[in-house]
Amino acid sequence: MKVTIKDVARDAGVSPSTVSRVISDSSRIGEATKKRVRKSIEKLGYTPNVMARSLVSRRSRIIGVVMPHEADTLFSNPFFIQAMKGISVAAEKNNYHIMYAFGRDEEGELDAVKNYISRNIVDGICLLTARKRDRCIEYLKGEEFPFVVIGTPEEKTSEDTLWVDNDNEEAVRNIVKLLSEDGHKKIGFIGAKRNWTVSINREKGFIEESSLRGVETFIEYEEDFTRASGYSGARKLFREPGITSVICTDDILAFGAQKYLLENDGAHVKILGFNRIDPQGNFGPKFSSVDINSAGLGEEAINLLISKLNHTNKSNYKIVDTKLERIEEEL
Amino acid sequence: MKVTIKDVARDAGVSPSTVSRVISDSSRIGEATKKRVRKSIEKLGYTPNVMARSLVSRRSRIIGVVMPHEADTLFSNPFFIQAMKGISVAAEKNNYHIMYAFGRDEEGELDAVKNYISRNIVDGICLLTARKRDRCIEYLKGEEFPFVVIGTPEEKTSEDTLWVDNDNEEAVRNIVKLLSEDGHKKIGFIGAKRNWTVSINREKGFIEESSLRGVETFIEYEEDFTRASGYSGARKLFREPGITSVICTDDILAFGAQKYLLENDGAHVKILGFNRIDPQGNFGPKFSSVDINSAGLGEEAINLLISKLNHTNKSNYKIVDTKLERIEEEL
DNA sequence: CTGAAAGCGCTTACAG
DNA sequence: CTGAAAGCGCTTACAG
Repeated sequence: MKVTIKDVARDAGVSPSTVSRVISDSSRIGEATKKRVRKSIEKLGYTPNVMARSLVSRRSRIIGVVMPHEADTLFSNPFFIQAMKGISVAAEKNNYHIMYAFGRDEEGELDAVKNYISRNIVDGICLLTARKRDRCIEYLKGEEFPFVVIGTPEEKTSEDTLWVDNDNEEAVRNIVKLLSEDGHKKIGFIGAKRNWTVSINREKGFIEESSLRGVETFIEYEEDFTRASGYSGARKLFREPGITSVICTDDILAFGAQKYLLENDGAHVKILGFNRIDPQGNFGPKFSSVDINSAGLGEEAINLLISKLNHTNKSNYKIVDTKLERIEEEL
Repeated sequence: MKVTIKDVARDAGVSPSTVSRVISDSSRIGEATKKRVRKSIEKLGYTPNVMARSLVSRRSRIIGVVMPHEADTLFSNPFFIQAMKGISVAAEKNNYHIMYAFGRDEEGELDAVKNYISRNIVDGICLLTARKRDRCIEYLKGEEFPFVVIGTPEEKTSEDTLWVDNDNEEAVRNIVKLLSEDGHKKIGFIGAKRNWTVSINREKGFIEESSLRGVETFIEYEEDFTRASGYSGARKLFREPGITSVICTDDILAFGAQKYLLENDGAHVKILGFNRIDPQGNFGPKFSSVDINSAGLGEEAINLLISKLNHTNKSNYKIVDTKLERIEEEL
């Protein structure tokens, strides 16, 4: 039989109320009593029943994470799994648990959100991506349910929406700066999903820093983050002669662009990617890539959400640093 | 304010007990009453509080999934994410929720298991991998806590351990059969983690089917599932001349082997991999690979566990079919 | 500093 | 066929 708070109380010769207060380390309990109770807890191997605790405290200490349905195909991209790891670490530190839901489409994601909320299962929700006119975000706002988004939400203005993201503008500015100092005068840019906020911010950094430094810019957008997109983007981009480097908003695009370049006398062109994807079976030379610190994004998202739940949050957003990783050739 | 069972009872003019019985569709409630109560539920938008329900039923309807700590590095491999998807699907169908824990090492995994159990948080646990002398498995067995393993556990003999896996022996037999019929007389095999049951079973199928068909076998084992291992395994393997095909126990190894072959006049050698990894940045030609149906493994694991929890399980294991995918060259 | 009592929102024998 | 009552294992005003 499971040991309950009553068993501990009996063993320590106190009331269940006192045991409860010792557990929450209430200042109103005498040190001697605390010590005695703790000994009983230890001895009996007591651990509180979270269900009972949740029922009365109305806090489950569970956070629901909704995986975007595109995740399925995006899983060549290690972002999600690393974000999950970060989420898990932060949750554990704060003594929270994590629940994941995979929607099969946007409707399914919304259903997961509704389900979480209506059944009182989670204290807060974490979304792994911010879409334009995101239905989950809109629903959560309407319900005034605590949530956090990884990525910059459309209406950054609303102070009540929690979010974490990289400073994507700054990250690209930094790359342009390095390239420019390195003598590059004509730089290309290949992106996908032009209407995602992340794309918009990266392009902005690209254009502004380039103009500041007198660098000529050439931009191509494709539909999806695939190798094929990178390849065809590069084909279009390099009709323009003299481009000596290309920034791709994802390593997957960069793989495709690299293939095009290797096939078309472009081996000298410097490639820069985003998201540091281990190229596994990639037979081409490696290229530098911006590490967006996916785990950090997940971790900070949860920290932000929990501080909101505790009403101790100072800010409604958090910027996670990126790091340009320059990679040398290796097997 | 959240609507509770009392509100519904009042609205429908019955007692809370009756509402509860309607929800569980007890046969002892009159149809007319049921209809009335259901209307009230609908009208008030009532959803039961899972915490309260769990407290009394002593079932949380939550399953804890422990991610192996190696997952971090193995995440170039889509197995885990797809298994998670399958797990999620099966859970949802059965009205269960899933909780994930990431241990930082084997100790951390064990802590997660202990934590899940002692706090009465989950009804059962799913492990995503079976190690030799697996501490989590041993602990769970000792506690007699319901759990399921994806992968064949060391002691298959114990009828009380639930597991799901592919028929790895059969999968390799099938490949050898096809190769042999195709005229291959000398076949290589590159594996990693020789002491994993999955390796042992694949090698067994390889050796036995080859001997049956008079095929000469050449085997190399490396430490880890990396490209570098595949590359060096191939280098050793192909000291032997005349090998016309090579079976790699993972696509990652196959990528490395392929690189070696392309660099050493081995483009004609037929490569077969496992786990169908999208080669993303892979610039070499594609090769055939065995789809182990990771999502199916996850789904069946959860089904098995849930039927165990309901005491309706017939068997303690389930074999999930594999499928050899032959891939044509494409971008 | 500590305890008795009420209550969180359900379910389930027990009665009728 | 339905209801009143007890109880799941906690927490937290309220009293002292």
